[in-house]
Amino acid sequence: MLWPPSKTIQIKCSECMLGHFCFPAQLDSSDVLLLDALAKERVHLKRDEVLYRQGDVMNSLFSVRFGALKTEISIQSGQHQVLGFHLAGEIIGLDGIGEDRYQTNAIALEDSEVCIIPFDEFEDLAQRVPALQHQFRRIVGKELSQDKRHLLSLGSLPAERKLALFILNLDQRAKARGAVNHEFEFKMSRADMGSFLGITIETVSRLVKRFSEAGLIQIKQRSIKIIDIGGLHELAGELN
Amino acid sequence: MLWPPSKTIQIKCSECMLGHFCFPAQLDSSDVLLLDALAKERVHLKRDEVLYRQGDVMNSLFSVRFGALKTEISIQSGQHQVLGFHLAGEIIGLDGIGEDRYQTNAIALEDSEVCIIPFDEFEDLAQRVPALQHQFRRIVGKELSQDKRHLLSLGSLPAERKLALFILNLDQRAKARGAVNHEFEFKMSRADMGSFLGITIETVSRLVKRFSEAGLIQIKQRSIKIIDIGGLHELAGELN
DNA sequence: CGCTTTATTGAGAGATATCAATACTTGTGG
DNA sequence: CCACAAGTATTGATATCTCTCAATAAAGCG
Repeated sequence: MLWPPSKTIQIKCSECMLGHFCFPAQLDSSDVLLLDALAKERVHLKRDEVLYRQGDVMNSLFSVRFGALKTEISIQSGQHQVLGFHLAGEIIGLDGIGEDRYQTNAIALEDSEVCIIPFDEFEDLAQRVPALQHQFRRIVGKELSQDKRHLLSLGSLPAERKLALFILNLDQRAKARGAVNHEFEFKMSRADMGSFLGITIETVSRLVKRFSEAGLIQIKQRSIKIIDIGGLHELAGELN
Repeated sequence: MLWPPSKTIQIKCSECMLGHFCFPAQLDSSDVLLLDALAKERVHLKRDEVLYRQGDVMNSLFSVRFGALKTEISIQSGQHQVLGFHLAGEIIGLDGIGEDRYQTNAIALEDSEVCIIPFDEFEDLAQRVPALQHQFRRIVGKELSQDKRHLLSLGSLPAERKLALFILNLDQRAKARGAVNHEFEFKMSRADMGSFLGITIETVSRLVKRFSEAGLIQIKQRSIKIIDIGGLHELAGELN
């Protein structure tokens, strides 16, 4: 199956602004040059376009160059669960490394571009370059940790705390990407937020309103500005 | 810090009955011999003894030789969430590979023994033995997939379905370990089950009773026999 | 601009939690 | 080996959070 959108070939890892977040992080520049040979291709996705589907044979990892994606898992009976949101510099496709097939759908939340890292080539290289292997392990481990914290959130916390933690997490990631004054945009719909948090969109809406009325945040559609970050942390009960 | 319990040195991976489940699975026997040199030590744990704690520096992986453990994560505010139950042949400690510290507590549910795999030595070996690297990837990937399915369960399913899926999952693993007639023992308390499933022990109790009255299972304390496995699958809405 | 999608708001219902009491196990020490 | 204590599980009554259903409002898109 060909990619729905066209591939482009351009910027090298060694010249990419995202090095700090992405695979190159913590690698020697000599090692990053090796990556250049791998991540040659990129895909552009429009909103709602699918990068890969649950069940597809896993042959690549991807790193988000710009934009935002979500991953979600679903079962026959129709249920589906949003598992994560993925911003510039983040690696996706790791859910395929156990079974050789992706376990999730990855879908663009807005116009996005991702770098394609052919996995068998990557493996070969990693086998020869310990630093790369190590970096891969860190990235996988990060995802594992994240999922485990997410499990705590879904299993043990009331909706209010889940939402507070979610906002704080996005804030942190937005800040790392240059956002200031705790102001950023939600790239996902209320439905996606709700699914991610294990609550309904109505509950999301009501909680957002409550936070807003409590003076914790200011909301206008999908724009948010955190007013009282201490208050939010308190509400969240700390986790991060 | 020394291990609370004493270490023992004995059986080699190449001679272990568990090879089929454990690390050796799918490895050439020559490669398994290499593992022998690594997994030399074992720890015996009594019920409630802690194998490692959240925050401890991660320097080993472990494989369960016999017995059963749980892993759980907790936060300041007291909440804690059981993340998994681990039976013979299963690898634990992977949650530490991202941050170099374990992200969870691992606690014995009954008298258990685990093999210690020093992680730096393991890494060295894996760097030289691609098959081992590959196997490690599979194992990590499996855990990632599992966690993602667990997230769906916690986020999107009603208690009844969560419990049905849980029972079916345990049944499958018990069967793989030699159980017959869909009869096996819960190694964990109702509290642990509840935490794992994101419901209270009272709800667990009531659902178990309901399943029992519906003729799906027979329960006596922590022993269970599945009577109508089709019915359970139906209730679960399929996922596995 | 109108139409479709997305988000908000309200009223009511329901699943699960909480609180409380009882019953059952398990382990320990006499 | 029994008896008691401590931990664990069951059961019931009630409360509550969150969902569901329904209507409205706002935004994004062609």
